[in-house]
Amino acid sequence: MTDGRADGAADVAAAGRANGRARGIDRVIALMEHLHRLRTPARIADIARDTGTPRSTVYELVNTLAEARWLELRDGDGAVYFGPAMHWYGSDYLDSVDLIRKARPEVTHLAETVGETAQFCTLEGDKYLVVLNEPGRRMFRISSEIGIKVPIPWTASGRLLVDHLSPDEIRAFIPGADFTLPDGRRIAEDEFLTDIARARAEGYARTTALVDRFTTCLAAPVRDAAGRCIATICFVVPVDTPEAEQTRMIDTLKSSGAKLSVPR
Amino acid sequence: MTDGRADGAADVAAAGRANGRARGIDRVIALMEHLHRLRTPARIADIARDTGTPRSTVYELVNTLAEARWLELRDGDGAVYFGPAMHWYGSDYLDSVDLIRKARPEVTHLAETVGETAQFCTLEGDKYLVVLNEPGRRMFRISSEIGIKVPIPWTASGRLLVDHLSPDEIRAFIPGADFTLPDGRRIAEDEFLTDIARARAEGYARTTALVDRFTTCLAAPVRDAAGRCIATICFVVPVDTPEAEQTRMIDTLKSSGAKLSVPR
DNA sequence: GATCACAGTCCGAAATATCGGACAAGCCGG
DNA sequence: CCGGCTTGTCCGATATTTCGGACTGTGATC
Repeated sequence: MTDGRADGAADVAAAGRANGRARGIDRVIALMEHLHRLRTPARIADIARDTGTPRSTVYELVNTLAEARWLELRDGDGAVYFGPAMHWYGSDYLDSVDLIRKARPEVTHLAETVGETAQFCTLEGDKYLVVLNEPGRRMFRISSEIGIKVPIPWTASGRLLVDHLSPDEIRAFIPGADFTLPDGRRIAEDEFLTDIARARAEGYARTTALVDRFTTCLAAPVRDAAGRCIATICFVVPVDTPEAEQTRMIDTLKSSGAKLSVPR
Repeated sequence: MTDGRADGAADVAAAGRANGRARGIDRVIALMEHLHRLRTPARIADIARDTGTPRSTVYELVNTLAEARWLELRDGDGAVYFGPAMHWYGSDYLDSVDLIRKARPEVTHLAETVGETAQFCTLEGDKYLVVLNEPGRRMFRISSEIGIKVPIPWTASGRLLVDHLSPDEIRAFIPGADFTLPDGRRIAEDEFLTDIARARAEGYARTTALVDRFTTCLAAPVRDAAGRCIATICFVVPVDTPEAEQTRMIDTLKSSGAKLSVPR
């Protein structure tokens, strides 16, 4: 009879229930999610403030977690961040999921041979999520962050990942706010739907200058036995990449995607 | 190493205090460590038994953790294992440690170009630890498990990682039991010390048929500003790899190791 | 269909972990 | 040298979480 506290979005209010006292485990979850959002070490006092956890509680928990190697004290200045245990458990997870285990060498091979950033992506709820990311050889690496959720319409992969839904289902599935880009521009819904249909027909998706003005994304689907797109494999390249090269990359992606797909 | 030595006698004591009641967070830590030791999904009832946690408590915690994506229900048969959040946090950790971030492309590049399993290793307490592992292209992949601690004398890297210690310090540092190999053979301490001196002099270490009869390990040091070996980069290859090839690999490793080392 | 083993839920009681706030120590600027 | 600010430790009270055990549902075995 757990009440539906589905959210998880808020920062301060998220952890502490209305009045005050919370379970240690809930505070720990809030702490880790906070660090993940920050993507940089944080000082204990700041964690306490930003997660709404009492200071003494944070000290107590951090000690426990540091001992277990879940967290690590950094820089000697009392900042904390994730510890090696997270890497161990994370590797166990990657190895345990069949599709990811197969996708890994594929992604590294693409990045290594083509020299551009390659990624493996899925849906997580109604958001797009980078699962694997292998940076290319460029000086200024273009790469997304693993485990950060992004609105579906912002990405090429997103256009493939919803291609099993009808237009109405898609509109219902994707939150309206997600059609607004970081710079305030808005993606037209009907254009988005056209993109999806084209991507489905041609077996790949391409977006240009969406999230930022300098990158193009090329994506190919990974499909399950029912033909549904359950993941994508993609390149992130500069917008000025010559068309011929892009075409070559798309072919490469398509064959990688097909290799990872279950034959129908 | 095919034998996953699942230590069935997981310590009931480790988690709970003498009498009975324990903090949720301690239960969770025990649960995660247990899954990591198993390296395979476990059913809730088994987790309860093996970690000495009350059944109702495990159900409660697993629900909470599954909601946070720390754990995942598998197979529909009620087994649980690590969830994607561990991967997200683990990636954050890898990105946050300078040396590891630099080592990663190096290791993948070695594995990709040479085609043999490449690893990046450090010490964790008085044990040897695989931090990065990139499998090679062989049909029967030889590879160790990330986050599993191994006695120092069992490995080539171990011989480099303690080379800043005097013979007496080494003997004090490494537990006596660690000189016994999985098959019961015992490594002679003076031979081990000789190996270390030679490895230090020649700038690489090699061990053959130690942990199992079919593999050779080649390792080169990564040194800090003080010249101390803080990590190693290594190949795991079949024993019958021709000497000329091994020599070439050693040179490759040495240059990778040097690249990651701080110039003195 | 009776019996058993196992998976999962539920509930009240009591042991205790969380929390607030007090306190010591360090640092800084004036 | 003093006041203000921050970091970290400590302690007692009580609101809460853990735990034991009863209970239901399901599937297998005989």
